[in-house]
Amino acid sequence: MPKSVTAAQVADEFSRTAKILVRHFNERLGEHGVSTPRSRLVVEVARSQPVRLTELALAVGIAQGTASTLVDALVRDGLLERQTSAGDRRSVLLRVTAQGAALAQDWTAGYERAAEELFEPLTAEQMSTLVDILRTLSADETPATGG
Amino acid sequence: MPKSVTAAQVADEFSRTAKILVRHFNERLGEHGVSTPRSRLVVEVARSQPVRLTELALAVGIAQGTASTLVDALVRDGLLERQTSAGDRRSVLLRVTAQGAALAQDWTAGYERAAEELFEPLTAEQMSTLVDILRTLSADETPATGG
DNA sequence: AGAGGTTACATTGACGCCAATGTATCGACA
DNA sequence: TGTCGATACATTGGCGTCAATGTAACCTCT
Repeated sequence: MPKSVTAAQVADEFSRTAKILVRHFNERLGEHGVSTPRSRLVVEVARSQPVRLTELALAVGIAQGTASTLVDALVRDGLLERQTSAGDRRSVLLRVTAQGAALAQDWTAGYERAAEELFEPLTAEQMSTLVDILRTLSADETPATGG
Repeated sequence: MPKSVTAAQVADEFSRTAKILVRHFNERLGEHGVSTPRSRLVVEVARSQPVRLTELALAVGIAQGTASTLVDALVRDGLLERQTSAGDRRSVLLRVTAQGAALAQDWTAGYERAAEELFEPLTAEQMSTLVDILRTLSADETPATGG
C-alpha cells in the first residue's frame, strides 16, 4: 500500500532535495575549477554543436536570457564560439573552441563521477523510474528529442 | 525491462526539471504577491514555531547564511519575529507575527494549488515513489523527522 | 575561574537565475 | 517595396543562493 502523499509534500521534498544535490554537485565540480552551470553548458555544446542559443537554453532548462549571459562569459573565457547563422542572421550558432573541447572532456568525467556518487544510493530501477517521472513532469518543455 | 540510464542522465534530467518547476511555481505564487522562497519560509515557521534558524534552513534545504538573510527581510517586513532563546543565547527562535500567520494561510493555499497543478500528471503511486526516492537521495541531510 | 575548541547566527562578495524589455532580422502581404 | 507581426538574441535590475568568514555564546577541562 503506497503511503499517500500530498502534492505539497512532494513539492517540498523535491525542492529541498534539489537544493541539496545542487550544493553537492557544485562542491564536486569545484575541484575541477568550474561551476555546475558553466560546465553543463560547455559539455552540452560539445555534445550537440553547432547549437542555437535558445535550443541550448531549452536543453539545460534555463531561460534564454540566462543562457545568453552565461554564454557571453564562456565566449570571453575562450571556451565557446559564437557564429551568426548564415541562413538566419538572428540566430547564433555555438561551438566549443579547442580549449573548450579539452575542458569539456575533463568536466564530463567529473560530472559523471559526481552524478554516480550522488545517485549511488538508488538502484538502477529507481534511477530509471526517476527519469520517467521527471520527463513526465517536464513534458511541456522538452527539447527536440521529445518523441 | 527498465531502460538503463546513466547517473549523468539522471542528473541532467533532474536539474532541468527542477529549474522548470521552480519557474512555474514562482509564476503561480507571484499571483499571491510573494516569491516561492519567502512563502516557503513563512509557511514553515507557521507550521513548526518556535523554530531555530538552523533547523529552518535544514527543513527547507537552504544554507544557514541564506536563511539568515531571508529571515532578516521577512522580519523587516513584519511577517516573522526573532527572539533570542532564553536557554541558549546564541540561538534565535522564530515565530510568525499575526500578519505573517494570515499571509501564511493564504500562501499555503496557493502553494498547495500550485503543487497540485504541477504534479497533476503523476499518479498517486508515482508521487509516493518520487518522495521515497527523494528522501533516499537526501538521507544525509534530513531534519529531525528523519525516522 | 579561564583557555580553547565548538556551536549558532550574521555578514560579505560573487554568481546563477529570472522576468521584462530592447534591438535586429525575418516573413508575409498589400 | 514598405509595413507589421513574429522570432532570436542581448540587456537590465533585482532576488536567491552559496562558501567563506566574522562574532558571540556555550562547554569542558584543568
